[in-house]
Amino acid sequence: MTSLRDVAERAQVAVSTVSAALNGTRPVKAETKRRIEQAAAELGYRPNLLARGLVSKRTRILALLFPPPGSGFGLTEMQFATAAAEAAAELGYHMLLSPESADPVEELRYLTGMGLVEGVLLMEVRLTDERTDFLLESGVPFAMIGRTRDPGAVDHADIDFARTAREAVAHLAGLGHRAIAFFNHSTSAYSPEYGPSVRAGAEFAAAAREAGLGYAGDVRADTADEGRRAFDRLMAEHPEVTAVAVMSDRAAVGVLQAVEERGWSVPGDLSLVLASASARVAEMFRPRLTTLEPPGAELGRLGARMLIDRLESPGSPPAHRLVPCRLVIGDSSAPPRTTASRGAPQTEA
Amino acid sequence: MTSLRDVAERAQVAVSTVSAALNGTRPVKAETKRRIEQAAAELGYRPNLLARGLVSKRTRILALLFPPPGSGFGLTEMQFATAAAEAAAELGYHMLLSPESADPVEELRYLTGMGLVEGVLLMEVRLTDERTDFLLESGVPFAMIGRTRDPGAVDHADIDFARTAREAVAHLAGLGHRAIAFFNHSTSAYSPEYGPSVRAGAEFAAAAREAGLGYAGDVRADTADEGRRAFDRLMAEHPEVTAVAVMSDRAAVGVLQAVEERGWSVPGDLSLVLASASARVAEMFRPRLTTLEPPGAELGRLGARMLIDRLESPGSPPAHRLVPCRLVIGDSSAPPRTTASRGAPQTEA
DNA sequence: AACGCCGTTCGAAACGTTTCGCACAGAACG
DNA sequence: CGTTCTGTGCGAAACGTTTCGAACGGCGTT
Repeated sequence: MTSLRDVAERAQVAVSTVSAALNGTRPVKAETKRRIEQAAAELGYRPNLLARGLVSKRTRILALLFPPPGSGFGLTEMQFATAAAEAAAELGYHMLLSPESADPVEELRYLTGMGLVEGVLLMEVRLTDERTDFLLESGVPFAMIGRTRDPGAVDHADIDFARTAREAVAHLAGLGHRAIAFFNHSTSAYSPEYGPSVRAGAEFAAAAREAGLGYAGDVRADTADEGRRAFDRLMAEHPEVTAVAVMSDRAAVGVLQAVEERGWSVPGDLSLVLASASARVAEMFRPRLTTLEPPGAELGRLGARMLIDRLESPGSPPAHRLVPCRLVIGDSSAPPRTTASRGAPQTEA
Repeated sequence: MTSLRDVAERAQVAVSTVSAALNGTRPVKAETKRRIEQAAAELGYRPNLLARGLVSKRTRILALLFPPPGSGFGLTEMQFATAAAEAAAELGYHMLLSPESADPVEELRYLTGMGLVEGVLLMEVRLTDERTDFLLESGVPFAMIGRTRDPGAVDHADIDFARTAREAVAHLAGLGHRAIAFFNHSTSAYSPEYGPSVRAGAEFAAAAREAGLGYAGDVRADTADEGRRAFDRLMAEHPEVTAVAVMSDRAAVGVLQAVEERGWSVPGDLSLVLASASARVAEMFRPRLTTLEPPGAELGRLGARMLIDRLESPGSPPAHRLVPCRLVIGDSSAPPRTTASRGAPQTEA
């Protein structure tokens, strides 16, 4: 491996001059600089990041903590990772993928204690999160994709649940629906501290209220089976509901099933909006579902940029960015029939 | 940050003794060792990876090159990444997520020239791949998820297309199908050098031949629209086909659509097997699709392990592991009707 | 009593950078 | 003509490890 010394030798200058010339940290005569650059190019010189990091304390390496797969780790979460890595690469940083062990705080202590990682990007942040406590206390720069209950001065990018819910509700209200329901994640599969679940639930309720719509919240389902049963229960208690928003794509499968079992159809007898699934997933359903596509890539990008900004200008004010989901209209949302005529043979589609 | 020197001071020994004690590289008297370990614990000492790597040339950092998203980057590919990172973590290694730029070879040159990365894990390997050429030539240890046309002595883990195709064909033949078709990826969306596409195509053809089944290959589709048209064309040319295997989940959407448009049903008039999609995706379809679920996580794990093995015992023989997809039987494959009775009202399901 | 050996510990060099005080030349100035 | 800048380059120290030859008692052997 060719080192700074080799370059210095070939260009007939001191090592420190090469460093200065290559990094532009000090003025170097044009002619000397040229000679040095040529020598470096000829030797194919690449600076050693380890040596550089050792003295400068800057490694340009970020860590992305990702939760154990299985816990709702889907396409969206993966987009965080890839987009964040890409944004980082564009800015000259590297992204370390760090699977979260049983003890995430210990994991963090280890990661940051090594001197390898300059900053941490957190995802799947819960409303109260021990990881943020640790990072705050230890002074390690970090940013979040998602946010705690009170993010304070911590940089973060998250879904704009308020706007997303209002857009979805406006879409349904605009179609003429007067009563809707929201199928949240079940508390057994997701922590009650899971931000998206809590916030979406709250915002859908608020949006429905503001729009003057009937609203059935507190429905929860994460599997097809749960979805099916939850829908039957919902119809028993709230037959006036003509449209539902569903967080879990699996639960949506169940709802569709239940609708079919009644001899009903979507969107004729029920409008269904998928909350928080990519269009790619939504179009696999028949009919193609209307969905609220989460801005996974953008959040990843934003998170990485924020973290890097924080590293490069520590004094800057904290960044908080909320991005709404994109409403992608499919074939599963339409004007409601009168609930009385439900299940009647379909009119022309 | 607490350094080796701090520990040495507190334990009243030389720095080198602390190093020896903590790493076990040299014998240290039990009592001394105890004192050192206590001092280290009290100070919360963590070795600095940069300094260690600088001298020992061992950073325990691996790079995972991942292709630009969009190019068929789905859940499976993500599983490679997370599983590889996890397997690496278990063995004390770190995984650097490195997005592939326009010039992957330059990217590699940069990555490995830095002294940061010890080995590289390649995914989305094409039949001939410039990246493997470079790595081979430059002597950087690496492993592949997937494989080139002739992997030679390079460690790799890949799908066992031969077994997978035979299992799928056996499943269909067992149900009584006599003629099948294979819907491959389109060559416009995927490089003709894309291994999975080429291998799956070849192996399905071979498996059908061995089983004495009629076979229509060379059907290609990657979107719903292409899928629909391809199916219509197939039925015009090969009405005897009663079962299809489809690589792309989007194309499957189109096939399902085309079937419905004819007034046919799945699996009554056509059996459909999804090739290379997770069960999670397959169960979103109505009916739930039979699928060949690729062993994403296992391949990621295997890839990481191979790479680490290579690093830790360079002399060992190259590892080649082929893992078949798991056949997950859904509701989309069933015995065929006689082609003559196709489209007749469904008998009891 | 002298010798060699073993178990244990030490000290210094090395890894490849960055950083910073200092030296040296020539120019500008009084 | 001496002094003070300014532009340019040098050398040494430092970052936190690992590595390795050497030192130093104590012990058994001859």
